[in-house]
Amino acid sequence: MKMSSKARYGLYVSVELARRYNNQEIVTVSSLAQATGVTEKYLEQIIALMKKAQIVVSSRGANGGYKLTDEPSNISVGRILRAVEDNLQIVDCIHKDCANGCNCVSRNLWTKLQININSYLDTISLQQLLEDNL
Amino acid sequence: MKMSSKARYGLYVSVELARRYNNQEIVTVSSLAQATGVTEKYLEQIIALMKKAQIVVSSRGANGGYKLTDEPSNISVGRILRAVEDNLQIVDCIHKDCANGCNCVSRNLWTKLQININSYLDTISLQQLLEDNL
DNA sequence: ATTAATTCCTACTAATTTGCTAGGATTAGT
DNA sequence: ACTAATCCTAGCAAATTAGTAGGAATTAAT
Repeated sequence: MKMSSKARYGLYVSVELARRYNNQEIVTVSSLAQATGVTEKYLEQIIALMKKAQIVVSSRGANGGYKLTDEPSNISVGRILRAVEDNLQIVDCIHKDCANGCNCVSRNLWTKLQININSYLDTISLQQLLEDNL
Repeated sequence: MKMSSKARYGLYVSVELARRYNNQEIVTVSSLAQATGVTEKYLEQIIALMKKAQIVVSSRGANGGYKLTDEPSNISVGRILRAVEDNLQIVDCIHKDCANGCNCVSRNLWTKLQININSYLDTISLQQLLEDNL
């Protein structure tokens, strides 16, 4: 039960964008790659997931790049992680059918644990993460 | 961030042992395999982890098998999962050195999330899981 | 003693997932 | 036109997971 590198890098990227959020600065993938030490090509894929979840907005072409769609204090860490980490689900059977017909004793446990994790992550904003004020 | 099959099967096994805990019944792997639908050979490996964590005790030879070391109400789900799921750690860098010298902004987040997950799982006993009383 | 039933140990393998590389199409500013 | 950027998607290598397999060790029953 590990967080993927996408989750880790997604947070790096978000923090970096949060730092530069003032004055509508538009940030390129290449500068994010420099700041985080991850390759551009890989970051492109990660930030694409964030765009799909409307956490960032992009502008294409020369002078293009990305910026957050909202203030760092209005974006939760849970939202970011769910965007890049395939919904952050600890077991598939919460939303899909499982071999046991979805009524095994564990199901309820997984569901509650999932709720627990999500609610915790939703209470923490990107701003708080940036200030390390958790 | 998924639970492994070992985590899922480990809980099945535990619930089955909890059901048969009354009167010191000793349960064989083969009957656990029948009850859970998992192969004997794979369950052997999983239950070995539980033995190592002193959740079950074994008796060898003919008429041998396994039983819980304590009442189901005294064994937490967290303890079981940590035994079979390699400490249930969401990121390595909480306990190991990471490339960023262990002081990245996310580190504190992971630590707190980890504590959150463990404390939740530790509040739930095998007895509660069995009764689906979470 | 022999046999049968069981745990215990450990090596191997197949399938899946993850992490990343790569190439090029598309878009927009100068 | 040229350049700097996002966008799209295919592929691949490494790691991990999930499971198979064989047989040694142990013990109860006959």
